[in-house]
Amino acid sequence: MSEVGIKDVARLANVGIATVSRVLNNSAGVSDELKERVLDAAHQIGYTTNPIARTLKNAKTDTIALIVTSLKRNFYIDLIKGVSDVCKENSYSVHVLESEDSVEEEMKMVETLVHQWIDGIILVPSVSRADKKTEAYLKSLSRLKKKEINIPVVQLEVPCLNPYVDSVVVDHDELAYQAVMHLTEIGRKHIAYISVPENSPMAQQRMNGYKRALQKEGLAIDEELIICGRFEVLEGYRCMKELLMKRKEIDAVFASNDQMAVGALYACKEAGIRIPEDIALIGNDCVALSAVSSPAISTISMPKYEYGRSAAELLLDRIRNPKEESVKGEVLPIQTEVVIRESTLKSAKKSLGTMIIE
Amino acid sequence: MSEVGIKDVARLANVGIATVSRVLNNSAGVSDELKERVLDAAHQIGYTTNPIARTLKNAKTDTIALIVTSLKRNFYIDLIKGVSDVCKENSYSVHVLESEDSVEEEMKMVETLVHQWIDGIILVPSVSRADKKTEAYLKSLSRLKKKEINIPVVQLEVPCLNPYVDSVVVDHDELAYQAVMHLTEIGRKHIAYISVPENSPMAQQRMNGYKRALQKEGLAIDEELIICGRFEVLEGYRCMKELLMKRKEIDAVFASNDQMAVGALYACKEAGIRIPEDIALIGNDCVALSAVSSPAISTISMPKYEYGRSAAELLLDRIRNPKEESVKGEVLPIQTEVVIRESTLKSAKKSLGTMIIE
DNA sequence: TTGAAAGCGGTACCAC
DNA sequence: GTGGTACCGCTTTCAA
Repeated sequence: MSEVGIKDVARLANVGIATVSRVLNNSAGVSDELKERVLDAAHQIGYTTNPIARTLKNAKTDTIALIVTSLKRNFYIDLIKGVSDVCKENSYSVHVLESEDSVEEEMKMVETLVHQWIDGIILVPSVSRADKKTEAYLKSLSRLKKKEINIPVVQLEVPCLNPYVDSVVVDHDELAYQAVMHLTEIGRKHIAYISVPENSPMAQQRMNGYKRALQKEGLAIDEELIICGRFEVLEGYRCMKELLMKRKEIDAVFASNDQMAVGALYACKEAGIRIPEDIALIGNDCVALSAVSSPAISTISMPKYEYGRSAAELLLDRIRNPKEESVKGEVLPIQTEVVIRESTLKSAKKSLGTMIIE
Repeated sequence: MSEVGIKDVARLANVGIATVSRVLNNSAGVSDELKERVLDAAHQIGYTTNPIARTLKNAKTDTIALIVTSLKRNFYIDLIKGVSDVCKENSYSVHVLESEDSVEEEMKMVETLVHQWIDGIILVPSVSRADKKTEAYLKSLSRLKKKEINIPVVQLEVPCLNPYVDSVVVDHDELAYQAVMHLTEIGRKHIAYISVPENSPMAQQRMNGYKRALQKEGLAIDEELIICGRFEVLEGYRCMKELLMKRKEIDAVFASNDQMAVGALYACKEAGIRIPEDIALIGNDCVALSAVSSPAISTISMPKYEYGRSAAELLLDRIRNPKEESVKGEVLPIQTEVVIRESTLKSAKKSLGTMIIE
């Protein structure tokens, strides 16, 4: 059970340590005879190279980190799978971490990871407003280093506040626009918006899209129909209740994600409001929850798994072919699409809608 | 940006390297004067010790791994949080990994982790039947080592097939018994069971509980009312459809988890079957999905977050105070509890039930 | 009390 | 082609 090292192999094969290393790393310049002897010996004593020692020497951990805001947000599960699969295919390990929407946590995590000589980071930032410290942190993201080696970062979901960082992003303006336009297309005129909290770039983009759609249709923007909450079922429930208490005319709701939409649906049922007859409802993310509620909830979908894959592929490419610090980051877009289900059916007949479950 | 090492500190503080190390590790036997000089110097050049080098020397990574079967199973999310929190409190990192219900994957993961000198492993095993290789693997679980140091393993959910491994387990027999008894208590007599696949210890225990309850109530056991599927919404949907196609009398269903229960509910709705009037339905896991479906689905709950915490605490304790290999593993039990919602309401009135969402 | 030096297990340069 | 050896950054023994 005691650890076998490269020395043991060298001794057994009766060659120098350097030769063993060459063979094991497929470096050229070793005679076939020695190569075979080394391989035999290594196999015989069950030698495998120690990744820690190798890391210390090479400053390469073959590990990347993926920081998401919360594992509770169903949306991320497929994305994580995409990242994991690409990493598995390329013999990288992945650390999955949750920042719990705290910038402080996120900063701490990044610091620790750099300290641990991580090879690269995929990051769904939880950044909201920019104080001095946050700004410095954002700038640092394009200059993370371990021993002169650059640690690339790929940012997800929201547009990058640091233009030198690569990113794969969703056009949240367009997403919200699509959702609201769908509601107007089925004839709704008083459209409420259950928004995300804080003044984050994502929130701003979505707000733009929401308002842009209303304006396009010549509908008034009523700030009272906009309400904020976190990405959770209960938050959607709370928001919807608050909306209803205002006793304003509402015939449609766009909820920021499916979990919130389900909560909103629940609040409506409690209040005896029919969906979609009285209020049409659309969510976002296209996760199982919205497909199995009744009525099934319309939503916005995007290729979550591929999203993860793209991010991982971009990151691994950067690890292998580092870019200059001063070069602008690449920005890959992810497309979104409206998925129509019962909650926004114009004729409001109780069909079962499309059952899209992932 | 170039890396600062212990040497730099030593040079600046004008002391030996050994002294710096002593100060940084709080070893006794350093004069106050030197201690201060070292601390100052370290602070000045922003030195932090390199965990990789330290690991190479100490064979301690301060990292544990948590292997679950699938992140898609909502049940694990809270459990992961429990593990993460304990680790955070104790300055450990956690690697979360998915085995995707494959023993091969699981074995590979464990091997890699050991190779990477992980300090400990928390494992939800995906073991089903025991061939030679699997058996050897299970035995090895109590003897994982890195350089003579034991790597403790804590197994979750199912009873341990290796008695020398510590575990935190659920009594699945009792869990199934509780579920079925609840269905009999509301007067149901033809109770179907949407079970988990394979001949795993968990499956066996649950089957026992299911049959035990039926026998207790003097109800016949009809193997045709038992059907197997994986822990996914669509699987529950498929299973329920198959059950219905048999055209047997069924007035209640126990589904192995809430995701399957929701799928089953969907299948019933499609078939025009009323829940709970025609068929009562109970799931298991108590995740958000079952609370927001309509009708809300009764389920079995357990303290998932605390479950994770207990496991992590047990593991960290083992890391710090290794037990003898030959000592039987500790077995901590987790309690379960029936959560009654609309899908098993006796009077079948459309109240909203208890909204338990986590 | 303090410091020099020998590893931990590899990699890679340099000389043969 | 091949082998010796310095070094990655830290901990710890041993001698002073």
